Amino acid sequence: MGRQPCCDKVGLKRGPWTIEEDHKLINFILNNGIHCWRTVPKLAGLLRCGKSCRLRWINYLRPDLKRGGFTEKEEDQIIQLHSCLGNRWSKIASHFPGRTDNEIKNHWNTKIKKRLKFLGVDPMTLKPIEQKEQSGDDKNMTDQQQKNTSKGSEQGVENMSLDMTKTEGKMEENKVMTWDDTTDFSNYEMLCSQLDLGSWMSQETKTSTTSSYCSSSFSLDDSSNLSMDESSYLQENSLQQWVDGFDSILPWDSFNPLEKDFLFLDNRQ
DNA sequence: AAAAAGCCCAACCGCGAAGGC
DNA sequence: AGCCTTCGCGGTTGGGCTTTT
Repeated sequence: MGRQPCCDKVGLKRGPWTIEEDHKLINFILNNGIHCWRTVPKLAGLLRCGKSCRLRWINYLRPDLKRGGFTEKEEDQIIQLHSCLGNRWSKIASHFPGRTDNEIKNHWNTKIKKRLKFLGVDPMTLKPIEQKEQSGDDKNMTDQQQKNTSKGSEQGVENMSLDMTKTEGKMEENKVMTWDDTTDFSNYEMLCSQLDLGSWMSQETKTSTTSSYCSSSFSLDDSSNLSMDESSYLQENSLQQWVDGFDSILPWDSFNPLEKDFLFLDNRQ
């Protein structure tokens, strides 16, 4: 016998969430908090499993989510953290308030990984890819990538990780580099300097009290757990406090379609 | 203009960990 | 101690959108 499913899936809805479902879930959580995900869909009147509700809330509906693309600095941080933590996306995400592990994972898989490969750097180790491996990888490259590589085209360059226009700005001012298939990235330090990870690291240690990313004393367990924090807020029924706390940083504009669901908060005051 | 290919990301799946009984 | 339930994580998928041919 295999493991029992997390929920009775008969009659449960799957696939993309509708606005109406989002409204129900938001209303329920803001009114009642989260005590047990399994009971959330029932109590909220949703034909979803608890797992699906949790995912939807964490990855999309949480009011403190930061929307929009990743900044250059964030990308640098992700690369650095990934080199330390590997695919522990939740740990990595804990260093980015407002970002989800899923979002970071997707960004890594769709953008950063490809770009690092393009630069001849192994995304997993941040070390130069052996020529053999590289040629092996080339076999797996898409036609488009091959085209980009072979012609060192404007487009290929544009598509490269960390956006070369950004990266160039970070390079030593007197070094003018051209990015084409002849560029040698076998020097790892060189890449790091291009990414300006060093200066970022020093900045971070100055500005962040929780950052000790890659030092020998780095602890995998020291990250603050956002979801736990949120959950404890909710469990204390400090709804208003929770909302107020986020109020100053919320991208509420992006929540326009859901606006009316939050009106009840004003009415309470 | 239409078809094909590629890209992106929300959502799902399955597993392990944690906690309660 | 062992079983069961729930949660959280990481890997993967599928479909919509965009770009290319």
